[in-house]
Amino acid sequence: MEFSDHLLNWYAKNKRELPWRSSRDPYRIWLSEIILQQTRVAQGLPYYERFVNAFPTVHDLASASEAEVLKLWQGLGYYSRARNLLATAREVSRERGGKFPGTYNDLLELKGVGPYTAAAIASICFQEAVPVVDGNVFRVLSRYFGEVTPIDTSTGQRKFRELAREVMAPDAIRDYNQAIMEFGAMQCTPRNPDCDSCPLADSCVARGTQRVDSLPVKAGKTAVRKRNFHYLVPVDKAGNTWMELRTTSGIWQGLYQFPLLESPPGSVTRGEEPTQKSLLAALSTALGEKDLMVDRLVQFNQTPKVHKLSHQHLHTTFWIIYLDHLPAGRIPLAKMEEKPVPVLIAKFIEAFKNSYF
DNA sequence: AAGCCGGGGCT
DNA sequence: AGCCCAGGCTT
Repeated sequence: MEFSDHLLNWYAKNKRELPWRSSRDPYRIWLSEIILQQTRVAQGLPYYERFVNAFPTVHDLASASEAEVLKLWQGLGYYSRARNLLATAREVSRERGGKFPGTYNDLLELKGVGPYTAAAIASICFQEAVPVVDGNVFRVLSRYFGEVTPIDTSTGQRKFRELAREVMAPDAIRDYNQAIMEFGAMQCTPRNPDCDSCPLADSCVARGTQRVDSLPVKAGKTAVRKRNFHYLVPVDKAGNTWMELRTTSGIWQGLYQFPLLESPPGSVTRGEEPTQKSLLAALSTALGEKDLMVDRLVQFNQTPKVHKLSHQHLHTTFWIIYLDHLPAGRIPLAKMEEKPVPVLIAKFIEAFKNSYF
């Protein structure tokens, strides 16, 4: 038996029942694939159910607002996925009569659909013989074939895509692609893979050469940037606050936040808190009002709250600024929760509610 | 080619 | 503390 046969047999016995597995509807497969990009099945599952319920068809999704989609997406991260999701739903609904492209090459034209996602949709929905290459596939192939080329280089990408094509099962591509991913997620895991019960153990190069724990090889290392955030939370005497939309490209684009003052790197470790004056000046600028008539300023958390992302550690302080009144654009405190916000802000709002009310 | 983009779970 | 996750886009 060859490589792909073992995987298909393993899959038949061990596959999980997942909601999108019972469908070949390109809308549902596309939706699940976008949600699962860089996301574990366990984390994405409730979001998939939420989106399918809220938007049963691509036309339903296409008619939603961006804030609505982002609110439903809140907490899942990589928010450009949600913005591209909406853009593609509108493209498919309005320009393509609700019909998704039917081939790998045409699927690539859609926003947010790259080589992996195009291959997944083309193979699962249309039985096109193209191999998926995701994190699981890199790991399974590098271990089984002992391929040591780093996966995060262009030559590595080419090499693994070529290898993936050579060993795929073109006549059972729909199951094969899901099989190799499921196998990587359940059996050939990044840490502590279950080699003892592995049907491929006898012929696995990494297993035979004691290299399981060192494959796949990655060249790059991610440097974590440290930043100091000071959120300015105004509260007026009528119980209003103020939130603004992040329109700049970069982190959390399209989400809402309180006015933000970022202090220079290292300033906090040197004991340099922003002065009260600079905090109020920043708020004044954000609100577009010169005289704020501030009553008092309260530091909500005494030690910075560290919010850890893959590539940034955000040392965050929230300041509650009580003032007489807020200009037009203010919102009632109770409406804070209707806005799509980063998890960091959502956690603050929850804590603030419990202390304020 | 390299950097950026989230949040959570596991070790 | 570090790694990884059913990757893709921007620079």
